[in-house]
This record gives sequence, C-alpha cells and structure tokens, in this order.
Amino acid sequence: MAGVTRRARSEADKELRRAAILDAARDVFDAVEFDEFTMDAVATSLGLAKGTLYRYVPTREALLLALLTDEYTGWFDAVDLCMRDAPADSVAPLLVDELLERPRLMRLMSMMSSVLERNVPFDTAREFKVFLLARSTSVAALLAERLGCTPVRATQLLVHLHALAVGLYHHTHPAPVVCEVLADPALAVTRIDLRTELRHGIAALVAATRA
Amino acid sequence: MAGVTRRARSEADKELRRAAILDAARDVFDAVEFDEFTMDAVATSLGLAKGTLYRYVPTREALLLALLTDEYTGWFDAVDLCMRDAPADSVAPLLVDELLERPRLMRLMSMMSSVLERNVPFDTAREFKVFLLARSTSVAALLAERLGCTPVRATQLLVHLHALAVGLYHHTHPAPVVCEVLADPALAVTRIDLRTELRHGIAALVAATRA
Amino acid sequence: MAGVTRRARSEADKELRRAAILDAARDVFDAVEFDEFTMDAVATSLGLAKGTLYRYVPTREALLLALLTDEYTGWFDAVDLCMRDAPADSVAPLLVDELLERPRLMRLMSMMSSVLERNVPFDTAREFKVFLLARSTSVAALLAERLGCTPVRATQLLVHLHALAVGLYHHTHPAPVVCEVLADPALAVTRIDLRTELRHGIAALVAATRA
Amino acid sequence: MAGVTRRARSEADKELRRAAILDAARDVFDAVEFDEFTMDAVATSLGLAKGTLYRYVPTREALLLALLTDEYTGWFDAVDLCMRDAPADSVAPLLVDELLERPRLMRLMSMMSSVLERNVPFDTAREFKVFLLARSTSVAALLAERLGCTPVRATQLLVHLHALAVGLYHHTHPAPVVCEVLADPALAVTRIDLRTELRHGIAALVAATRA
DNA sequence: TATGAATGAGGGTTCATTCAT
DNA sequence: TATGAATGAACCCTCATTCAT
Repeated sequence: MAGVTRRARSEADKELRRAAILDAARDVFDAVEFDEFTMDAVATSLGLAKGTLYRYVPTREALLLALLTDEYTGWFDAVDLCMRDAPADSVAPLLVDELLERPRLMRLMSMMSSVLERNVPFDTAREFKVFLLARSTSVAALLAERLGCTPVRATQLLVHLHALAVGLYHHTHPAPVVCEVLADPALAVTRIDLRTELRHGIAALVAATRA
Repeated sequence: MAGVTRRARSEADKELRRAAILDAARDVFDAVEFDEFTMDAVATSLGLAKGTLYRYVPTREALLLALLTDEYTGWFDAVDLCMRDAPADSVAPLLVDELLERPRLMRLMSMMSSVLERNVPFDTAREFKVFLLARSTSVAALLAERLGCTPVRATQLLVHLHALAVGLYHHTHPAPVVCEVLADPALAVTRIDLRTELRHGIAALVAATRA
Repeated sequence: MAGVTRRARSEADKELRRAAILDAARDVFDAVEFDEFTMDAVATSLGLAKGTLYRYVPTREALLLALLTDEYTGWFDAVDLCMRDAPADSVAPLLVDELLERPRLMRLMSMMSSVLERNVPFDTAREFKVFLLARSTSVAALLAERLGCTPVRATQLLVHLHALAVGLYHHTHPAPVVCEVLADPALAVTRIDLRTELRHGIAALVAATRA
Repeated sequence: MAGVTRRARSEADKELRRAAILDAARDVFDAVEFDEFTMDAVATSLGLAKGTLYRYVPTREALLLALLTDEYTGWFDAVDLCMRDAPADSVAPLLVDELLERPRLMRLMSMMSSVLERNVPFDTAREFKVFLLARSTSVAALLAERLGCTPVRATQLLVHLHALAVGLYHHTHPAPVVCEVLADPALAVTRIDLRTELRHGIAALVAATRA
C-alpha cells in the first residue's frame, strides 16, 4: 500500500498503484520458488484483493512479463550508458557484468519463452516484443559502432548473448536434488562459474564478430 | 505391448518392459504438447495400467530423464564415431549437425534443468549426472585431440555448446501467441534460423578455443 | 448515448436515461448468450460506467425484469387490441402468434422464475407482479367475454398458456451439445415445432375451457 | 460410505459406489438451494475426495443428469405399471399424480434444459436422450392403446405434459422474494395449486387427443 | 508383479456490487 | 449524479502419486 491512496482515481495514482503491484510482485518473486509465486501471494503482500490485480494485469504471466520488462529496461539503460565511453575491448565484459548484476533478470529471462510467454494475451506479447526489438536495435547500433561491425552482426551478438546467458543460467541453477548430487566431489567438476563462462563465451563471440 | 509378456518376472523381461515404456513415452512425447504428456497417456498407449509405470520409473520426470539419457546416448555415440575421422575444421559443424538431427534431444535438453531435474529422486539424478559426466569427458578427450586444446577447454566448449543450444532453442520455439505476434513483418526481423546461429556460435567458440 | 444528456438532472432526463439503458440491455441481450449478458457489456455499449447503471436499476436481474416487463407490455397491448375484433375461434391462435412473434419475450419468460426473480429487491418483485396481475386480469376479462367463460377460467387459461410456452420453449431450445445429439436422425423424432405444438396445446386448453 | 468397501475393485463394488454417490447427491440436492449443490458438498457428505467423484461422473451437471435419469426411471416404471389396469379416464390423473409424488423429479426436469444439459459431454447427453426416447416411446405405446389414439399423438401428449409440468412448476416455485410478495392478499390470487392446474391441463390435452 | 481406484491439493479468473471521489 | 476502482467470494477439474487388492 505504501504511499498509494486507497483508491487510484487519477492516472498518476493508477501508475503508482501499478508500480506498487510490480514492486510487490518483485518481492514475492525474489522470496519464493517459482511455483509459490501466486497471485494470491502478491495480492496478500499488498493488502489488496486478488481481483484488484486483474485490473492492472491480464494474467499472472503478464505480471511476470512486466517484471521482466522492467529488468530489461534497467539493463538496456545501463548498457546504453556505459557503452558510450567504453573502449572496444571492455564492451563484452560490460554486457556480461550488467547482466550478472541482475540475477532477477537472468532468472526471468531463463523462463521467458517456456513460461512467461505461454499465457499472455496477444497485445501483451506484442508490446513486449516491440519493446525488446526497439531497445535491442538501439543497443545493437551502439554496439556496432563500438565493435566496428554491422548492426546486423551486433544484433546477432545480442541474440547469442541472450541464448548463452539463458543456457548457462540453467546450467548453474540446478534443481535442489541436483545440487545435492553435485556436492559429491567426484561430480563437482561439472560445476562451473557463471561469470567466467559467460565472459569467456561472449569474448569468443565478440572476437568472431570483429574478425 | 509388442513382444512384452504380460507379467515381467525375469530380469530380462523387466528390462524389456522398461524399454517398451521408454518407447511409448517417446512416441507420446513426440506427438503432443508438453503438458499433454501425462503418465496416463503413456500407460494407455502401452495398454498398461498407470500404476505399473511406477514400478519401472519413480516419477514422471524420471521417465523423461530416461528419454533424455537415450537421446544423449545417441548423440554421444554419433559424435564419438564421426569425430574420429573428421578434420579439425569440420568438428564444430559436426557437433551442431548431430544435435540438429535430434529435435527430441534439443526439446528435452531445453527443459532439463527447469523441469526434468525438479522431480527425480537423488539416485536418478546422480545416475544421470554420472552418465553425462562420463560421456562428456570421453567426447571432450576426443575433441581436445582434434582441436589441439586441453581437455578442460574441450569440456568447456561442450558446456557452451549445450548452453547455446538450449538458449537458441528457446528463442526459436516461442509460445503460440508469440508466433502470431512474430507473423507481423515488422517483427519478423527477430526471427532467426537455429542451424545458422548455432553453427555460427559454435564456430566462434571453437575458434576461441583453438587460439 | 443517443439523445441522452451527460448528466440526468430532471426527472424527464432520468426517465430518458432509464429508457436508454433498457434499449442497450435489449440489444446486448439479443446479441449474446445469456452468460455473456454482463452489466459491463451493457454499460460499455452505452458509453456509461458500470456504476451508473446501478443508479437506475437495483440489480442485473432487475434490469432483465424491466426488459421482460416491456416485452410483456407489448404482448398485452397487441393481444388487447387484436382480441376485440377476433372471432372466438381465432382467439387462441392469436395469443400464440403474438407470443411467437416475440422471441425475446419467450426467452425472458422461460427464465423468469429460475433466474430473473431470484435477485431483485422486494419492491421490484412486487411491482412486477402487480403489473402482471393487472394486465393479465384485463386480458382475461376480454378473453372471458370472447370465449364465453368466466374470468377465472380465462385467467387459468393464461396461466396454462404461459406454462406451456415456457415448457415448450425449453424443449425447443436445448443446449448446444443436445443439438448435436439430436442431429442424429434416430433421435430427430424428439424434435418438435414450437408453433405447431403451442397452437395445438392452446387449442386443447381453450376447447376445454369453452366446454 | 455405508456398505461400500474402501476401494471399489469389482464391477459390483463400482456399481455400488456409483449408487452411493447418487444417493449422496440426492440427499444434498434435497437439502440445499441449487447453487449450494457443489461437488465439494457431495464428496464431503460421502467422506470421499472430490477427485474421486470424477471417476464416476464427468461433470457436476452429469451427476445431476444421472439423478434425473433415476427419477425418470421411477416415474416411467410406475406409469408403465399403473397404466395396465387403469381405465381410460384415469390415465391422465395417473400420469400427473405419479409426477406430483416426485417433487425431485419435477425440480430436476424444470432445470433440465437450462442447466443440466449445458455442461455434459456429448456421450452423456446422447445416452440421456436415448434413454428418454426409449422410455417415452414405450409409455406412449401404452398410452396410445389406453386412449385409443395413435402413438404419435400419445408422444405429443407426453411432450405437452412435460412442458406443462415444467412451466407450472416454475410458476408454483417462485423465488423467496416473490413468495414474500405473494403473501400480500391482493396478489394471492395469482397463486395456484400445482396439482389442480396440472390435472386440469392434462385433462384438456387428453380430451383433445381422444377427440 | 499388475492393477486402477482413491487421493487432494491447488489457483487463476470473473463479475455483480459497493463506495470513495 | 457519475464514475470506475476495489472487492472477494466462489469453484470446477486435473493428474501425479499411492496403496489396497
């Protein structure tokens, strides 16, 4: 509720409430396993009725997609900013580091296509994709300039970064049982460090792009 | 049922039945959307009772993990075989092509950590990881030799291949709504070709490894 | 909105608005399945807010009851009019025909007691019943004269007409699945024609009344 | 549970359990307002899990349809039996009386097409309609003989009986508010006696049929 | 060993109505 | 008077798993 009037009449109030809902969703998401992320939990944590959420968000998945959009925005903003005065060599680590600083983003990204996009109305999906395309294009342009490659190549690089990040995130965030299993020293070798691998992978991809 | 006795008494019979179950599971998996993959569907397609499945497989996810193991085995076998007489340059495309020829493997891989490993008993998980480590290590050895790199690097390459494949698979297999959305030419630019991108990515990673 | 001021201050304005609401409700009712008949749909089709409806109508069911009142009025008016110069023999078909020309009336009648009257305030219910009694009595008087029977008998005839119409309407408006079922020629024999049956039934009742 | 084993293995046990479910449903149905008739209530009253019900019945409505089938069976049986030694004159009152002795049947009949048949699978609907046709045809044959009319006329008579019963049942079972309203002596005239009216109506229809 | 009956938790969503503004 | 944000009750059905037979 914090700072939100009891009834959001004005556009500003509504925006505020929407933000409050996203905040609550974020908190819940951070605190629990994915299948405990229920609309009920979000509503309760806000002191709102479940039905109220549905005035602001069409489905549970759409709520998570909104969360993802926020996270992406943060990343795009940061990358946009940093890239301007980064030497070409530091561009790749920068992309990675900004990603790693956003574990929530990675977690959401990694379930983007398998969960989040499964139950959203067409328009929500479209809006999200349009947003993603726009910001990606814009970052790709900067990237192209920095790396001295074509925008197409830069875009491709972003796609690969995304893919690699998702894949490695899965690898480095196994289910609880698997964690137990990997506690065995004999299997520990399969454990990897997300940062290292991601940096390494991106470096390789950048190198190939520049060549 | 084909060739399976009604009651599996001997060890051999039991192995046979287990194989029959896997076959049926494979067929069902290929035929339906993931959430239609129910134990009931598998049992019915075999003419067995649901409960019987549980004598051979501890959970639904374990059944899928067994399927994944089979698929991986096929891939490892193929890669083992081909790699022996492949020139260094063709190693990377080979890995990718053998993967792309196994859509079922890719589909299963892409939900490995987010679904399959979430609900299996410790021993099943362990067995799977041991299997994966063994075969990966073995392929990595061959790979190291072929590429003239250390086994550690080769293993890392495999991990990245896996990650990239999973990430790109997600990207190229969006939810139905997203497909609709991407039908719009303005957004079509975000569509990519799995083979092209995977080949490209692996090539980059191999190049970096060899350097 | 057509012709309705934005704010209804005078009594006349309010009456106008009430009429507009009924018109909109009628359109919506005609256009959709019953469970799609929502207050929201009515409000939206008027360009009004949902809450505004509740200034003119106490509940959703009361709105429908108002609709039914209108329809009944039309029927009573028509019947009153026609009956004056109808020969005794044509009285029964007349009652039926005027009914069949008002499918909306039949539809509403058929859910009158099971739905509409379930959720209205006392006064609304009372008003409706008073209206019904008054008009029925008046028509019954005419009917009695025409048929040469007592008013009580005529009233009874009207009740039976109503009952028969409701029952046959149900029979001839089955659920979608049942329609499919009845597509089978073997079951088609159960299908009947509303007009034929209603005419026949009423004729029988009239005959008994006159006898 | 009464007399039912914990786990119904044999066909007989299953039939028993199905019967127990129907019994429980009947009790609940008799005890509560229609919208309190929930699967949960039925399950609870049986000491069974909700899901168990769904092994015996595909939907809530199908359960009620099964109840209706039972009731109809009772009526058809009674009518079949009585009609054999009834003089032609007493046939009509007989049909009515057997109906009036089954208030549950009337209640279910009166929501048959508007509720029960709305949410049943095709096969359930078909089975019900086949049953109804068969028994109706059989009773109609007897009726035709008794009344000295054609079977087609007799069938028509049954349809009209059904319609009239449904319509009059609605009329005589108004919503609670309406009951209150009708408590007013001024409106009491609209109250009618189901038996009287139904008998009268049927008599008229029979007379017309015989003529 | 095979069966399949029983379990039972679980949650998103709708919409009539209210009431703060 | 008009609004429309908030409410919150209500509920069916699925399906992985268990366990009595």
